[in-house]
Amino acid sequence: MSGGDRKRLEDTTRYHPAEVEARVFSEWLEGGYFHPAAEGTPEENFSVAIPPPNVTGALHMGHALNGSMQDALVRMNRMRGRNTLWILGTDHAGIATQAVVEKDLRAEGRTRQELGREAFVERVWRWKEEYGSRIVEQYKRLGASCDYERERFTLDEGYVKAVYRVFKQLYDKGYIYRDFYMVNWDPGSRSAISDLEVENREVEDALYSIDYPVEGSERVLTVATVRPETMLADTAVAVNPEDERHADLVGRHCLLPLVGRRLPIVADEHVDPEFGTGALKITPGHDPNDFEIGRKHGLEEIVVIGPDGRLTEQAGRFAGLTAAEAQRAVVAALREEGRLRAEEPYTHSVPFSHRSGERIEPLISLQWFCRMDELAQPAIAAAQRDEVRIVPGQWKRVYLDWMREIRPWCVSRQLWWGHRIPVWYCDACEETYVAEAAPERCGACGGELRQEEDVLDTWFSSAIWPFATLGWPDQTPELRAFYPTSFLTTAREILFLWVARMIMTGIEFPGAVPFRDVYVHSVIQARDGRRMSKSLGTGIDPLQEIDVHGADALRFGLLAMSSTQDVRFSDAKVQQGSDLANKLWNASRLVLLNVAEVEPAPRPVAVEDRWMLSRLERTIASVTGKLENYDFAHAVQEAYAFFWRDLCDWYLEIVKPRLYEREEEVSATLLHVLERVLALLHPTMPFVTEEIWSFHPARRGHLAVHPFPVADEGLFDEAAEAEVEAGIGLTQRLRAWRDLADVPAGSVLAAVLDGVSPPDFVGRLARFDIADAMAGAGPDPVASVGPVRVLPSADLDAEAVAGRLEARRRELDAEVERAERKLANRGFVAKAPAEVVEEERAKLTRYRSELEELS
RNA sequence: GGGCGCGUAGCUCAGUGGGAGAGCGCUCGCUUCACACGCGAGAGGUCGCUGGUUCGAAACCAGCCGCGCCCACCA
Repeated sequence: MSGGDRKRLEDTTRYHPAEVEARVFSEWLEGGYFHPAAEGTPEENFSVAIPPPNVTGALHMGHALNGSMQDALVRMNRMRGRNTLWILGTDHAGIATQAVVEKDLRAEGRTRQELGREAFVERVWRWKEEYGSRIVEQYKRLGASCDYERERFTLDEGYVKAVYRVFKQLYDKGYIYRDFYMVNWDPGSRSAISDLEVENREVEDALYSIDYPVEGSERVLTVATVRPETMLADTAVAVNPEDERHADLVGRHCLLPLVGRRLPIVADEHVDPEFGTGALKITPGHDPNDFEIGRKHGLEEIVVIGPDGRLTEQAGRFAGLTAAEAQRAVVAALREEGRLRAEEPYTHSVPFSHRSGERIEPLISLQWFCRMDELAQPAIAAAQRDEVRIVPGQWKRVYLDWMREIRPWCVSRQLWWGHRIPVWYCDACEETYVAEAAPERCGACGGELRQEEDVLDTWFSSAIWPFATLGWPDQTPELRAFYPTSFLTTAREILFLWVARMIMTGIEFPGAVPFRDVYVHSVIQARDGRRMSKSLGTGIDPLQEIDVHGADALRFGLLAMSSTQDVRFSDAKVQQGSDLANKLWNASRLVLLNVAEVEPAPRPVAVEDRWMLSRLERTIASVTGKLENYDFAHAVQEAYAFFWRDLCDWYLEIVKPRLYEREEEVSATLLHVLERVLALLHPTMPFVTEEIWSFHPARRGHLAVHPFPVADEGLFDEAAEAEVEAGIGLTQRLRAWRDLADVPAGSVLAAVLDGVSPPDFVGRLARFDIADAMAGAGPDPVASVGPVRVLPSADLDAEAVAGRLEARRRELDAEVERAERKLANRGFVAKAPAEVVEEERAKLTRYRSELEELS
């Protein structure tokens, strides 16, 4: 260690992450450790594709948690010497990004329509160039060891090529088709969205009952609806075929109030005879159920609500009104005509757009769809055969249930920002061309071609992320070396939206599942248990946490609080991480500033050395196993407990005298232990461990590429563990005894030993001067703690000692009674495993003998 | 309507058949030469309720109460 380094270590009594992290990160980048050569096979390599954040996004707690988990495994495998690639990139996020830029435009008093498509898209690109790298920089703050030199974007030239190839192939297979169909229309983004982007919310509406007169009769059929304005698009009335009340009406017609259209009365079992009067108005153009019924009965499909959420020309005198205005107007008109029979409050669930938050307007429109059944089959089989392992296991069933019920996917979006659908139409002869590149002219008539206006759903391009980022469809070295990837971590909310689709496309295109494991992690909620969300104002900014506590602290905290169930964000866990970083720093100072100049090596001379080495190796085995099984919370908490309790509280305190004497054996052992602890913790706390490592005399290169420790079972030592644990137990009992007997903290009490001698450290750490029992002479002990007989002294308050003895006696009485009762139970003795009974007997013996000592 | 999960110390959470745990908070004592973001010692819980299985239940089973999430086309 240089003089400067020594001075810095001596002077810096607290770890300051802010002074370390940026410097250390740039060293890693300069080292090129995160940029592997495209060599080797996927089996021997390790690769992960990051869930691509939106280019519009800022790092939120979900990214931070997800990133901490991925980085832990990525770093561990890199340290194991595997060629490791963590693919980084961003998602163009069609709706979100377009919305952001449109908002900017509006602030300037302009619209995208005024600008025109080309100029608008140009403008979004400029926005992306300026702000799109923000989230990438934020991942660096977290310490994420992604390959920043291979950053990808879903609208990269190469990526677009992959998207078009996929579209074309699915079209050629007949999976992709265009159809007039019922879609979820989002008036907010003025686009169709998929079923998965819709969320249902409970809403209080009014339920209106409306009389529809039966043609050529005095009778009326009363229908109930929460959306009276859609009656303008009614094309039938349905009753249940079993419903005798209306049986004679089937085949006749109703007259639609306000409009006058003749509506056939049809029979359909979908109608619940128990609900209302048992008659259902059928609006195939604006209700998903009615759409199904309409197609079944060949009913006319009328659309009265347009893409802007306003009534169309089809709505006659109501044209131009918004849906809400139209509802009031229709209700008023019905009331005037005496057709409104009832209006009552009604709570039901209503679809809302997950993108814009607006209420979904179901309507029929011309869209592109992808049939999913065929793609789903092999993806179901892959999960069933555990070729893709979904952990925790309960999510496998959720995945399978959804896949088995999978429905066609509406892939077209009425946006400008995205992959423009690679379809060209000839207006002259109505030919359609699907191609990866624009055809020159119509092959049939030579006419001009016009490209489809719509773009693809953002998730269509994310669905091919793991292989499109590696250069597919070209057989690139990257694809050969790193596909399939090793695992995926994800929040469950995108299990269907993203994960399932990647599995389907992975099998269909490169021909292999895209990752071996899918780890579905928990959700970190706000401190009060609500969702963290920008709109609720409940979000906690990970960057601010990093500013205050450091990236290591946040990473530790997130991993420690994560588990299989959702948890509230815990400031205490982040603080625990911060405390741990500081403790690592200080414990390392103690070692590094005091050791002799020796090579690190396990050189045990005392039982506590063997104990420490045994505990270290066991911890390495256990923590490693937990990381490999995605049990991050227990992994980091176990590492914490080992380091803090075993290493700092006990081992360092025990060996301090030897360390201060510069004993070579303990110096070598301590350097060895420190090296392994730093390496073990590096995947979860990379900055502080790398920084400390820079002071370690054995350092040859960065810790980021230092070998990850492999547990040496040869150092496991049960006997040493038992002996030292007993010594620790005795030390604690002696300290407790002192405390409760009101002994001054600093005083050293005299004692003699009677029985098996404990490890040497006990007397020093408990502040007892323990001599071997001398035959005969000497004062009578005032108390016994295990084999230690406490001798009288000026620092001992007789009354306090007596009180302490009495308290201990009561404790032992209770224990003896409990054990006796248990052993008196014949069922226990007969049926419990022998070792359990034996253990109980041993305890009883111990308690009785201690009680005897006290009396 | 179906499915999944949760209810353990003041708070946030571990713990899946053999004597209730962690971190934070709280109390008491320590400027002990790595760290006061520290050290030592404590207090604090009839493990949501009721039954059952078992020699033994926080854990397994059933029912109930409370809470959360996902899926679902009943107006």
